[in-house]
Parts: sequence; C-alpha cells; structure tokens
Amino acid sequence: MASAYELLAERLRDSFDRLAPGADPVLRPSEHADFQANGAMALAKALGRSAREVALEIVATVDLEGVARVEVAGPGFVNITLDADFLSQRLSALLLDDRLGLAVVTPPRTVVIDYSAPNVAKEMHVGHLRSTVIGDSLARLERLVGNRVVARNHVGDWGTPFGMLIEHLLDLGEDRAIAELSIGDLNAFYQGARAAFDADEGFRERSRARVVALQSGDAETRRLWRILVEQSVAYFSEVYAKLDVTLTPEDVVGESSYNDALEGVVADLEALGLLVESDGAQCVFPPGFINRDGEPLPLIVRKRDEGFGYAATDLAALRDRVEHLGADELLYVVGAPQVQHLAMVFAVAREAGWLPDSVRCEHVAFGNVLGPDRKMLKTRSGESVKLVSLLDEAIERADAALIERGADLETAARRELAAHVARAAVKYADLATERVRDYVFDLDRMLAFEGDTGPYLQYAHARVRSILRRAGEVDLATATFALEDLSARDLAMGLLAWPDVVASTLEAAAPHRLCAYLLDLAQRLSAFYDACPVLKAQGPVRLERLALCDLTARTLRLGLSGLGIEAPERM
RNA sequence: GCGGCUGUAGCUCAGCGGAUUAGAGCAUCGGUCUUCGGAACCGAGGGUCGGGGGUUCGAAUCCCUCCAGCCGCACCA
Repeated sequence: MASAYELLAERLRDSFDRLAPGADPVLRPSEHADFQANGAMALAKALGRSAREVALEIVATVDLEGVARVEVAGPGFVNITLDADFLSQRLSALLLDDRLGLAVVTPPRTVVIDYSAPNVAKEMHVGHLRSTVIGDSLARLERLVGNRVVARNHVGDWGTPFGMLIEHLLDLGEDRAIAELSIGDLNAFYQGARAAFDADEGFRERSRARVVALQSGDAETRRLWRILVEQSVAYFSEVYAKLDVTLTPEDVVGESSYNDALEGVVADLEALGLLVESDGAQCVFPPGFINRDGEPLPLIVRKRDEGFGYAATDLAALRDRVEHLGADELLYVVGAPQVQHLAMVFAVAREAGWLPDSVRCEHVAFGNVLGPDRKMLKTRSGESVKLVSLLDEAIERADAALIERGADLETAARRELAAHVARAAVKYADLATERVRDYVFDLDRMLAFEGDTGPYLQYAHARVRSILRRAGEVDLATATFALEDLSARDLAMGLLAWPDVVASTLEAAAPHRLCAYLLDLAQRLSAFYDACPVLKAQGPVRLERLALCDLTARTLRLGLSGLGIEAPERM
C-alpha cells in the first residue's frame, strides 16, 4: 500500500508533468494544511506565465477526487487537505496491518552495515557507544522494511600491538590472563602490557619478535592470539547484551580476516596501473585529495616496510562485501574524524571498479560524546570511561527513580524494568540529535521522565496500553473514524506519516528523524486523550477512540523497536 | 596553509531539493480539569537563525566572504 504522501506526490507529479514535462513538485507536511506542494513558481517561470495562473491550473488539473482538497495558498505553492472519508479508509486499513502501512522493499536489498568495531584486549568506551547504537538502529530499520542486513563488526584484532599483548599474556600466565580478560578488566590488561612495553627494552624486543611470529603464522603464537580474541569477543557480547544490541559473535569479522586478500588488493591495483611508489611505499593517489603542502595525498596501501596499512584492509573488506556478500548498500558507521580516509578508500574502490555506481556506499559519520566540561568524556584520572560503567550507573539511577515513583513491583521485575528504562534513556539520547554533532553525556537529562527522552516515550506507550487493557476485549476492526475533534484528526495525520518517516530516516541514515517523529506522535496522543475521554465514551465514538489508541500504541512500539528501545506494558 | 564539520530562545536541540507568523523539550510565569496512570493539557514571555554581502517576488535553508570552536592533512589503526 502506497502511503498517503506517496499517493499525493504521484498525482501531483502527473499534474505538473501535464503542464511542463519533467516538472517536479515538492511535497511536504505543513502546519497550515495537511500538505503543501511547492514548485508552481518554477513552473510558471519555465512557462513564462504568472504564478497564480499556474497554481490555479494545478488545482484544476490535479486529480485528487475522493482523496483531498487542493487550494491556491500563495504565489508558488498550493495547500492540500485530505478528505475525511479518505483518512477514515486509510486508518481502517492500518488497523488490519501489522506493519502500519510500511511497505516491504521488493526485491529486498542487501545492506552491509559496518558498526561497533571495538579493539581486542581494549576496553569499550563511549566512542563505541555511538557506532554501536546508531548502527544497530539502522540495522533494525533496514530489517523492518524487508531488506537483508549483514552486520559486520570490524574488530581491531591485528597489527603491531599484538606482539606486546601476547607477551604480556605470557608474563601474566595464561590462566591469570584469561581470568583478567573474562571478568572484563580489559583496561588493566592493556595498560599492563603498555607499561611493560614502555619500561622494558627486553619486553619491547620480545614484542617485536612476537609480531613477526604472529604474521608468519607460527602455530603457538596464533593459539595465544586466539585466546585474546575469543576472550575479548565474549566480553563484547556481554556488553551488547547489556545494551540489547543485535550484534552476535558471527558478525565479528575482524581485520585479520582479510589478511589473505591483501596481496591480491595490491596486485590488482598494480595491474590496473593505479599503484604508484612514493617514498618506498605503494600508494594510490585518488584525484582531489591534497596534503598540507598542496601535493597529492596518497592512500598508502603497502608501507615502506612491506607491511599493509589499514587502507589495504578496508579495500579488501569492501571488495568482499560487494563481490561475495552481494551488497547493494554499504554503510560505515564510523566516527567523523575518518571522513577523509573513507572518502579516499571509496574513491580508490570506484576507480578500481570494485564499487559499481549502482552500489550505495556511505560513511555514516558521527560526532563525539562529551563530558560535562564539553570536552571528550574522561574519568577524573584522565582515562576514557568504560561503557559498562556508564550503563550500570544509568540502571542504578533508573531503579532509584522507579522506587521514588513508587513502582509497585517485585525487586527482580523492577530491576529488569530499570534496565529497559536505562537503555531507552542512553540510546534515545544518542540517537535523538543529528549524528554528526557532538553531544554531552548527561544522565540526569537522559533519564528525565518528561520531555524529549526515551523514558517519556516508554511512558506514553505504557499509559495508552493501560487504557486499552482496561477496555478489555474489543473488536477494533469495525471501527469507523469520524475524527470530529481536531486533536483526533491531528493524531490520525501523525499515524499516517509513519511509513514516510521510516523511509526518510533510512534515506538519510538519520535515526534522529524517527526520534523526533515519535516524540511528536506521543505529544499528539497526550493532546488527544486530554480532549477525548476514551473509556467514558460509548458506542462508535468509544470504538473510534480505542482504535486510535491502539494504532498509536502499535506505532510507538514499532518505532521504538526501530531505535532498539523496548516498550514495556507497564512502568 | 588546505580541507571537513559545527554555530538557531537562558539551557539542550529540531527545522529533510527556499514558501504563509522560525518550532520542540527543559527552565520561568499564568491558566484548565473533582486526573480513562498529572510523568497531563492550554497559553504567555523569551530569537540580530555567528557577522557581512549576494541570488530570489520570498533565504535559518542556495552562493561568496569573514569570525569562533572542533577534527583531519604519508606509512598506528
């Protein structure tokens, strides 16, 4: 089923097209009408006629019989107001639709989403929060519209630090090292290794030798390395569970997975004539990238010491995703500082023919999480903050808030609810502002149960669910929608917007649009049941109101699920 | 130096190919309803949309320029 928006857009395009082939209207929701269509001014110019005349002609020719009323509103635009019957029909259709009007993409597209990407034997910190939460929301939404999602957790499991980490593991003894890693004390482990490396020349030498052994495939070294990887991945899984994120160990495809493909990347670039030697390194110079001296900037594929840089790994991963996974879309949920690097990787991949124009490839960049001082979030001692400790603190505070509000629950149930609320608070705060901006991590603000927060949305849902529970078993399918009260009509318009919001959110890879929509919907809901008592009403009016409540509850729940946020029945 | 991102109400932020009076949340003030869960609703005050130019009938939005903050600019990923 096409959304009301799509239907209007199509009819309008027909009308514009009749006046001037190829003319394209802009349609958007408006405060002054249900929708506003712009573009008559441009059309008038192209035709050499007056804007008003053209607008009148649009009104006369657009075929919205039985759908909407169109009227001239200003020099370059027209207002569109949906007919009550049409609205009512639409709502009735939604009642029978689990997806609330959301169309399934056919045929499904394969969307590869690269997100989270923590480092082995290194603590997850708030920087990983953003990639993980944003990536997971996009993954959930892509699945919701019927696309096939391949999550790739590009874990940092290779490179020179592993010489040092393996030697440290041996110094501690395997059992103790595993014990340290398995309780999630990755900071202590990593810093222990770092300290030994900085202090002890002998350790440094052993580390260097160990890197060589690792890279040459020495069996015992590989075994030790695997311990580090497995312990870390197990720990990451615990964090993902605590965050309620859909990533699994199967999604972990670390940097090392591409080792065997790196030679091929270099050889193929060479064969394509793209490879240039510069200062002993093998480079590609994609056009348009300049260094600080105004000279072309290289993407270093192979270093002077014959080692491969991360550009080679990224290129190998990209090839794999297009050639073997059959990606139609590649999304890289990676921090904003990597813009130039990724732009260069994409440019080289396009040049090499590894990334066809038909494949959408996007760096889903995001800004930093800041502390109250508006600088990068750090502990008092200057270390980065452990992600789990932030989550644990959020849960404690949510629990305290529930107790304070007199939550009538067993302890275990209350603790579980607190975890739901805490996740909602943290995730919503992360998702609700435009990705590329930095934001301040402030638990007080996030956990407020009023205003623009995750818990508020959960509350709105729980409250409307409570009304529906009290109403008992009712057959809503027979509801009809008169929408006599303005607040009911506003709510209905909000419900109809759902599919378009999802589409727009995915198009821009911008979950904050969905956040804004859900908040707006919750506000329309409040206004509605303030003005329209549900359970006190009788007959068809009661049925209509119950149906609106039901649709809103389902939209909130489904929308929150797309953000990775649970919608509890009670709270 | 070059490039990128950010700059909108006291605070936190929306504003998605230009369009009617620039919106929301928090905070402040006032009001409503003998509360279908008040974690409510309605309203008011509060804005040189960083500054300045330009394009346009019309600019927070497009172009140029300047200012401020952050980030990146060859072998660590």
